[in-house]
Parts: sequence; C-alpha cells; structure tokens
Amino acid sequence: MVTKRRIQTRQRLLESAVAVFAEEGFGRSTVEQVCARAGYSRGAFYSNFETLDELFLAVWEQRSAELITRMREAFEDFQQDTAGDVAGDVEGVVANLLRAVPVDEEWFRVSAEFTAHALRYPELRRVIVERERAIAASTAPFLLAALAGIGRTVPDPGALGQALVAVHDGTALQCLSEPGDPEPWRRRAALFSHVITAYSVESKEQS
Amino acid sequence: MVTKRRIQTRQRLLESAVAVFAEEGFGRSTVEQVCARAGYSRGAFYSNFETLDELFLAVWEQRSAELITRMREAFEDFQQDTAGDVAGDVEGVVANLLRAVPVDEEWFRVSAEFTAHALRYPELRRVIVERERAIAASTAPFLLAALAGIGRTVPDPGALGQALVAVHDGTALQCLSEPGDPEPWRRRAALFSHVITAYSVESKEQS
DNA sequence: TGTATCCGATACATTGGTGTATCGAACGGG
DNA sequence: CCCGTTCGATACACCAATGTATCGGATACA
Repeated sequence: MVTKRRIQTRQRLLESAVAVFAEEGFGRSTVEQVCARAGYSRGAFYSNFETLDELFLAVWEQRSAELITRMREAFEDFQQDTAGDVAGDVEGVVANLLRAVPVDEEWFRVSAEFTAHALRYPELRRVIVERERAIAASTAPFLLAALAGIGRTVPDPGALGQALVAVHDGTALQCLSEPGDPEPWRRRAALFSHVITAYSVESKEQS
Repeated sequence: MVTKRRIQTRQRLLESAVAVFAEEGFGRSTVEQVCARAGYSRGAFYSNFETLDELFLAVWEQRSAELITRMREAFEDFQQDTAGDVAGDVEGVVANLLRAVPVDEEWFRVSAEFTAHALRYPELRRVIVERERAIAASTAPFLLAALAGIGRTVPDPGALGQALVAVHDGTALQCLSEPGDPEPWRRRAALFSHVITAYSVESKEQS
C-alpha cells in the first residue's frame, strides 16, 4: 500500500535535498539538514531512504529527467513557432538551442559533485553515461531538423551530440565562474556555432 | 624561523590530502584521515592549517600549478623535437597538444569538487578564473607557434584558449566515464581539431 | 464510521570527529 | 655541544550526527 502522504513526503525530501546539497555540498550535508528544511524529522528520512547516497542519486535522477523533459518541450515549441519560416543561419539555430538549455548554478554545483562522486562507482558511471545519451537523444531530432531547415545535414549525429554535451559542460562552468560578465556567454554561443558548423555539411539538394 | 621539518610535514600533508579527497570526496574527508595517511597525528595538521578548507585550497593551488609547469615543459620538448620539420596538419598539432595535457582521474575528481565548492565563494571563483587564464596563457605560445608552422594564424587567441579549456573539461569527463573505451578519446581529439580549425585561418603568406 | 495498516515523530545509546591545551622531542644558531 | 625555539604527539572535554526501536496519529478502504 502506497499512501499519498508518503509520495508527498518523498517529494519534499527530494526538493529540500537539492537545496541543501547545493548550499552545503553533498559531502557536508546531513540527514538532519535535509529533514529540517523539508519540515520533517529524521524518522521521515529513514522511513524513505537507506542512506544519503541513495537520496543523492534519487535527486540527481529526478532532476536530470526533468531537465530533459523541459528541453524537449522547449524544442517542440520552437518547431511550432518556426514551422514555416526558415530559421536563417547556424547562429539562429544555436540561439534557439541555447534558449532551451538551462544553465542553473544550483544544479551545476550538485551535478558537478555527483559526477565526481559517481566516477568512483562503476554502476554510477553507467548512470551518467546513460543520462548523457538520453540528453543527446532528446536534442538530436530537433537539432537535425533545424539544421535541415537551413540546408545542412549532419554526417555523424552521435559525434555531434557528444561534442555538444562536452561544450555545454565546459562553457557552463566558465559562465558561472564569471557571473555578470556577458563575454563567456558570447563565446559559448560562438563555440556552439563553430562546432555545429564543423559537424555538419551543406546539403546537396536544398529545398 | 621556518624549519625544514615543517616544510616536509606540510608537503606530506598536501600529498596525502589529494589522495584522501579523491577517495572519499572532499566533504567526507576528515582531518584524521589526512593525517593518518601521511603518518602524522592531528596535532601536525592543526599546527599547519586552520581548517580543511584551507588545506583543500592549498592542495588545489599546488597541483594546478604543477600541472601548468608540466604542460609547459612538455610543450618546450615538442618545440625542440619538431624544430625544423613541419608538423604537418592540424591533427598533428592536436596530437602533440593532447600528449601534453594530462587527464588524470584522481585529479579530475578533486578539481570537480573544488570547482563546485568554489562557485559558492566569490574569492574562490576568482582563483578559478585566474587559474584558467594561466593555463590558457601557458598553452597559447606553443599552440600559436605550432599552428604558424603549418601555415595557420589565430585571429582571437583568447577565444580559442577559452574554447579549448571548455572542450578539455567537457571531454575529460566523457573519457573518464567510459574507461577502457577508446571512442571518447578519438572524439575528443576530433573535437579539438575541429575547434582549432574553426578558430584559425590559413595564413596569407606561407613560409 | 470502524479498524487495520502505514508512516513519521520521539527518545536513546553510540560513535566518530573536533579543537584546545599541554608536554616532550627535534631542530638550528651560536 | 648546548640552549632556546619550533613543531608535532598526546590527552581531554565536547558536540553533532547517526541509526534503531518504539509509539501514536494519520490514512485508506470496507
């Protein structure tokens, strides 16, 4: 029997955990902090999870799944908006792409730590790889379509996907390290454009 | 008065700290663990540092300074080796570049966590940005020279530097997530090539 | 509404790490 | 070689967090 209360409790614990992990760092966070922020006692935690590690994984999985969903939605919106008209050039495609890809400091911190943590455990490494694949997979259709719209095709979508994820990760850090400075953001967009250009070619037959 | 013993103690603590941080994660590491591994008691630690945070910063600064030094040396070796002969193409330059840029899992974990940690404190953010600049600065001369050797010039070295750092960070994670698989490494090299190509142009007058 | 079950609060014993204060040994200048 | 200084070891009091065991209130379903 799975009560409604339980679901809500679990959910609140997850939410407060993100905040606590982001503030304190995962390793420095305690069960008490997470529970206190959520308005529960430790009993609630131990009734729902075995260890903080388990909660950490649950948080990460939920949030990155959400992230993928949000991206997919944003993509679909763009496709509808720009259904008829040509998006123009690669810069235009990149602009749309970047609008759909959030760079959130809180989440960046948490997932950077999760990454470092996960590298220690083979099964967690697999989770990471899997997630990256999912991100690439949910991005690809939109991106390929948008590029086709401006007369470009991608010979090796897998390679492009991996490249874009890498570029996103790397530049996100730079943007967050220098908050307020627009320069890293411009360079980020430029790098995306260059990479996408390099990984695609002009289609032979253009509509 | 600064004793020799003290210097050695400090150094050993730094070394054991890297190992402990990499194994346990920074947040989970304790003063005791660091001291035990180094063969000291906690007294030694408190005599040399105020807090674990301070040690963490010291570790990070020392190691990343070393990293820069090692890269610079590797670059100089290459320049001597390939003094006369043309390096060939961009792929050749990238091959040399990547040979000089280490991807070390232990260090990756530590610095990923340090990054996440540092994002919380403005003054640590500055340290990170500064370090990134130093890396770019120490790489640039070699890279520009090597490119000049194959008849390419870089209009905006700053942008290229930032792009390469981002690409390095992003792809390093991918390579470490899938140990044993050579594919990420190939793609990493390919991405470097594409980026360098995109950020450089053929020189008008070629020697 | 009654009741069996589920869930989270509370209390407790325990652990493991902290920081300080003190002491003895190693060091280095003379 | 000796003495003053520096450094790290030891011991201690303290605290914060853990995990468990138990209990009472909430919840779902008849």
